[in-house]
Amino acid sequence: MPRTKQFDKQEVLEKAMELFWEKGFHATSMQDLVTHLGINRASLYDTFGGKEALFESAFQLYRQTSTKHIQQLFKSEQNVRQGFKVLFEKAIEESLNDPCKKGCFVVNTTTELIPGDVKIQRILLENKNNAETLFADYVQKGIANGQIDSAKDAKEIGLMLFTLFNGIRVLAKVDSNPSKLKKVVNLGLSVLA
Amino acid sequence: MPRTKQFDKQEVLEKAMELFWEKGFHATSMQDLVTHLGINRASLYDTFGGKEALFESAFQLYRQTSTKHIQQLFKSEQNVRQGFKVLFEKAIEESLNDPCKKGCFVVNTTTELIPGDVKIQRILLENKNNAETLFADYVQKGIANGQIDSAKDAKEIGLMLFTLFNGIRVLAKVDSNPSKLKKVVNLGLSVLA
DNA sequence: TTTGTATTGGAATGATTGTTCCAAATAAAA
DNA sequence: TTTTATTTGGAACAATCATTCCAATACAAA
Repeated sequence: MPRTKQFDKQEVLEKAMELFWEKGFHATSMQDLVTHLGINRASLYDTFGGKEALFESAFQLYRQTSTKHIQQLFKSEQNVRQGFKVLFEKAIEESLNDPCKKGCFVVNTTTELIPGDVKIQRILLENKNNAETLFADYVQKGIANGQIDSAKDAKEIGLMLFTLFNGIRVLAKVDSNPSKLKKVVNLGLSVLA
Repeated sequence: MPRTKQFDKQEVLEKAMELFWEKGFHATSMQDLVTHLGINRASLYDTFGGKEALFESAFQLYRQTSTKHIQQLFKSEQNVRQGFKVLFEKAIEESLNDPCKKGCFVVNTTTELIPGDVKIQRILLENKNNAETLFADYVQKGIANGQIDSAKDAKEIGLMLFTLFNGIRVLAKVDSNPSKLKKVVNLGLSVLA
């Protein structure tokens, strides 16, 4: 006697992610969401709880997706310097190709909701620590297989590259000039040499 | 017969700057401003026009102030590497000491109001170009006086350091661990050596 | 003191905010 | 077809939003 779901929760969540990503938490209204998600207002509350809960779910989806992409890239690309280069240049081109200039959802959320939202702040801290480790482990992999000088500090370099990555995500919103930013990437990656 | 101003426009603007800086444009209400600025609602509209105009004035004040600080630092510090180091570490300690974790008003505004606000976008692009030039000229100064290898590209290095600077402003909001970030600074400044 | 302006408190505006509720419609299982 | 659960449109809610207006007050120049 139970019915099957009429709409795909994941699809709806992806649309919510796009909206929050583009406009941020405060500038996105429930009316915006109801208009664009394709489901009813009541269903929205039934399924996701409310605006805050929906935002957190959408944000979590973004983090999972982008983390997975980076993990796959780092796993498939054996040349560590090349792996970072692809990651950075992908971010630059993503910003160039996106007419919305949404930038990075994590960076946007960091600057919009800190201070004020302690729950999000905890998530962001955890996310930063994960990314930091991900970067550092990849550098360590390069050291282990002899691509990178073993005298280098993997954690230090990992955090430095992650910092540069965040800076690129900010600047690409203002001026997505690919050639200039790609030179920045090359210069930044010189810490690996 | 004309009267003298009862309140200091500059003081009021500074308080508005603090509020917008901490909470952003959308999360700051006119009621917030009326409550904290110390002047009447009607006077606020008379003097500054409205929320958007007030934000732009407050934002302009921030840009002027911080640009002036950087210019002074670069002018007084003859050792270029040391100048950048002081600038970066000052930003880190500023974030550490600020319980509000307001971060950088320019970075916050970039990620909040792009896309959407074309007027602000133009201001931000101009600001980025100015900062880029400021950084590059300082690097060039180091090349001119022999502190930095003349084979280096001042513009490239300037933009790279500015990018790293923006990244630090983002990460310092999430986790203002001074020692780790200072290592990042040292590593980033190795592009000058 | 008179005059003219700056500033005030507070009400009022209309629009939008997030959220809740409900009867009607819909659709898949029994 | 009947049953049961999902989804819908739309109204209603109280709260807040940015903005405007006005009569009363405060204050400095004439």
